Amino acid sequence: MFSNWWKFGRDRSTDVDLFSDGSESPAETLSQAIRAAASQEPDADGSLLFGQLRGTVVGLRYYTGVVNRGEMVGLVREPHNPYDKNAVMVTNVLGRQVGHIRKELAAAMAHVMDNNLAKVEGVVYSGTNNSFSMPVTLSFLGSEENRDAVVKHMASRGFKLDADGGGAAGAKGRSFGSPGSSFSFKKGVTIPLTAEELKNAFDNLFEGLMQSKDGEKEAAESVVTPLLPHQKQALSWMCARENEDVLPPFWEKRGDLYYNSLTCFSATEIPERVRGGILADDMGLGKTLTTIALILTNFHQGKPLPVERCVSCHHLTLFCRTGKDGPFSPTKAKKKALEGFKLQGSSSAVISAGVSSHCSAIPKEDVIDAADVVQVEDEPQKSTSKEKHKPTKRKPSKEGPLLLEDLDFAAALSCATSATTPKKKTTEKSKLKQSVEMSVSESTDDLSAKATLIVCPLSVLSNWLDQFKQHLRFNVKVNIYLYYGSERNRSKTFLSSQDVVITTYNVLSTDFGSKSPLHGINWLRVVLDEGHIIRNPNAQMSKAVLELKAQRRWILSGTPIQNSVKDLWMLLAFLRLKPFDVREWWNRVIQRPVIQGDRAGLQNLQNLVKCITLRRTKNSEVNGRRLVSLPKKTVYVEQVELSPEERMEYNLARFEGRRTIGRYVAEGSVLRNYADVLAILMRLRQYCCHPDLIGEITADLATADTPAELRQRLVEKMRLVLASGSDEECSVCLDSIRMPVITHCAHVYCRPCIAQVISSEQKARCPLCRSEIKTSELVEFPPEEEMEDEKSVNSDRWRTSSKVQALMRNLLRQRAEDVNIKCLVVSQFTRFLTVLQTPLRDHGFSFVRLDGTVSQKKRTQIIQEFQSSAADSPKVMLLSLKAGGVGLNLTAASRVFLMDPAWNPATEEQCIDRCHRLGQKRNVVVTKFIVKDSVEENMVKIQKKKQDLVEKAFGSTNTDRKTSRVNDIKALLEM
DNA sequence: ACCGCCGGGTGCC
DNA sequence: ACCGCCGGGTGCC
Repeated sequence: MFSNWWKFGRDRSTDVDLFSDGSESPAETLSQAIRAAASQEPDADGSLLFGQLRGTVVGLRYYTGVVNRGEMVGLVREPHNPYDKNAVMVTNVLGRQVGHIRKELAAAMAHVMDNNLAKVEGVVYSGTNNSFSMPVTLSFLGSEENRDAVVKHMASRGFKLDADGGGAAGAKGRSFGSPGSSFSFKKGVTIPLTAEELKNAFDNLFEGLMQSKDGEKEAAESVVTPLLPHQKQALSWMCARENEDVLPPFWEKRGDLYYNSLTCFSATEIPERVRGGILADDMGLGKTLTTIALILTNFHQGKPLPVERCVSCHHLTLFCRTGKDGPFSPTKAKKKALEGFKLQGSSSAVISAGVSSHCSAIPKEDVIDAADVVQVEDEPQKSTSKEKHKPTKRKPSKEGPLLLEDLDFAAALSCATSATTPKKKTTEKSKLKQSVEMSVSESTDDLSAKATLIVCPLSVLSNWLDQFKQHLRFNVKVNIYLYYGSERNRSKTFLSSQDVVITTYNVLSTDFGSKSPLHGINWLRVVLDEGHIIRNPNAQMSKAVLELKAQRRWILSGTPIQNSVKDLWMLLAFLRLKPFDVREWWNRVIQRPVIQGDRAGLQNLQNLVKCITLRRTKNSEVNGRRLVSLPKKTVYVEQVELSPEERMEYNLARFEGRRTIGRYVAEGSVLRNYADVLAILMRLRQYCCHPDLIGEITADLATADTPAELRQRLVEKMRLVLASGSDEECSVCLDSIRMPVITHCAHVYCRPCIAQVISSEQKARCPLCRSEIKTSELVEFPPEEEMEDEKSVNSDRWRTSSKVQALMRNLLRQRAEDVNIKCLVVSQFTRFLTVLQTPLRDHGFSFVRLDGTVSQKKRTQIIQEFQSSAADSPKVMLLSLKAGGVGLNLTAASRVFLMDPAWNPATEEQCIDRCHRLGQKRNVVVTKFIVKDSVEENMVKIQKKKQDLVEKAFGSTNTDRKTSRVNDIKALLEM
């Protein structure tokens, strides 16, 4: 990385064609190079401060980067500096070079930095009284094992690392979160956040970010779908973010200067605006429509996108020319896109040939593409500094200080004006190029940019086309090009003349490796759909996305962060939110403080996010009204009577269970034998559904000889409980278990929950039974994919049950009433789903099945099949309660049968919400089957109690929970 | 004068 | 840099 940018900067003067060299990362500017370099560095989490020392930044007068009192500076190794391979460059927050670390110190630091023994951070606490050098306080941070080596090495070169923050007198009294934060690891400044608080804060980070509550904007006339109030608000907000001169977060105007309150950076020039942001509305609130409206409504300076109208054309015109074919219909385009790629290999030649001939006809230097223009803001500050510094005659006067802003630009200019350029170019051409660059650089609004690029996952590509078609007025002609498939038109001229270009993350990153036309275009706007996809900054996809050139950038995402601050960096980097697009500053100012539990850091993060994000959930309200109204939902509970035989069997099992559990209660060992208790309860619950659900869990614990054997059997029981699909609860988070693991003592928890328990204590104990637990002894579930399959239920000797009959009665009645109604049949027990297949087949129901064992690929296929409105599409879906995440969209169904109660009422709710959500056109009817006089009835009572508890905002302690658990169990068996 | 002293040029890495 | 260093100019006072 370092070598790349340096090489770029220096070699540009002799090699103009660098852009065409695919092997080089086309770093555009110095700040990009730094960003790239910084993002390669490992995360600085948990770094220890080894010590600090005072160094000197020299050579200030050669660079225009300014640093103010208290400001942080960047330190970048320059291994290819021709004067000193140990050179360490100093930059300011904006990535402008400030100077170098004095060579003696740089020599010592180089070893530490190159071997990654420590991260070195610099803060300039005091100003300087001259314009040649200034003091800098360097902090060395790293992991404990490197401390000694670093301290010794520095000492051997005569640099003593001062543990007390050598010379950082100016830092005293600084609040955490300001530049002093680097040194505030010393603790005691504030009470750090607990892990739980932190988690909550994250979960809520994106909540309630309703901005501009009053502003509403109507979409341009070409959008035919009327926007809902919240969509008009979003449009208003998005237009404002694109058009208005709002300072980025933490920047404020102080007199004539712009000041960043987090980094203490101030500048005379206005910081680059972030034109865009994150639209993080819940799924279904119409992010796509709002974005389409934005594209149509806000072209340049708030004017709508100029569109052609035709009297006759009756559908959206898509210029999806992929070689031989002319324009074709959206459906065809979609089909093509989706089949795409492999099939059409041969005809791609047509396109590429066309493009290359076009290119070869014109010498490269002559093609002045907007994309090749390097944007440089020209500001008065530079000219003043120029006068002050009295440029020496060594510098060609034409270049001026402007050059020094940006090595790349400098190189480009010096190349253009140099008489000794190896490449033969006439001065005319050079001047032309130069003048174009200059003229563009003067205006902030580049009018040459026209097209919006939408990058999305393949799965929603067709949705975009559909939505454009659906929401645009019929006679409006918008040029949309689907950049996908092997025949895609790679001509930059063609692409940049479109109104909209849609592509996928995959295509973008595939192209990125070689000459990518998408990266050579100056886009008006880039929209990342499902933007959370790019949260891993090391992924090729993410890199490809970061290098796109655009004036406005948007991220659409229903789930902007999954669970960590780290995920956010990528989003901010894409938005080019200065200075956090450089990983180093992000780490220093936000990530590290937040991870270490610093409240100010979290506050900063929250502010940051608030400024650039709009998020509403489907529960959000506008003027006291829901954003979108859903069809009605009615929940019925249908009591099921067991047949006399079933009742007999059930009572027998219940009697046995009560005896066993009664013994545990008497011994006070309920929690120690929890797995057995759960197994007993589960057996009863299974009886309520169907007798054949009961597996071979009869291993008698009483016959276990050794404690080890007992433990083994308990663990085994727990495995079976989980394998049956039962939705168990984690006693740490009190929620349904995610990523279950079984402890040595046969209790089950979410892996992250128990991991936290273990890491937070020296000698970790099981929250339920206080046995000692170790990470190494946790049993993963499922250890191997051995979920039940159809074989285990013998269909030859299939028998019915009261609950099966109850369901079938309902289904048949439903079919008689309206054949088109689709049903979800939900059970926790996958084996029950298998049992249900037989009567469904017998009665001629076409159905699909979705459970946890279905692969992701198959899953989409099944859902598509079910969601289809075709006459022969399946009418019933057998769904395991835990299958699929919250995102699952099953709006084709409007009838839900919950076959068995879950411990956690929220899980049931979630399941119902899969069809009772946006897009649901019918009223939703839910039926819960509950067996009368059974453990199920008692479960419902406990569910209610739990709901109350949640509503009262749980103030229960762990012991409360445990006793209530024992009480629950007693209540379940009416003991 | 193979020195000292003066003062201009110069100065990161 | 209101420094240090270099190297040319200069040379009693």
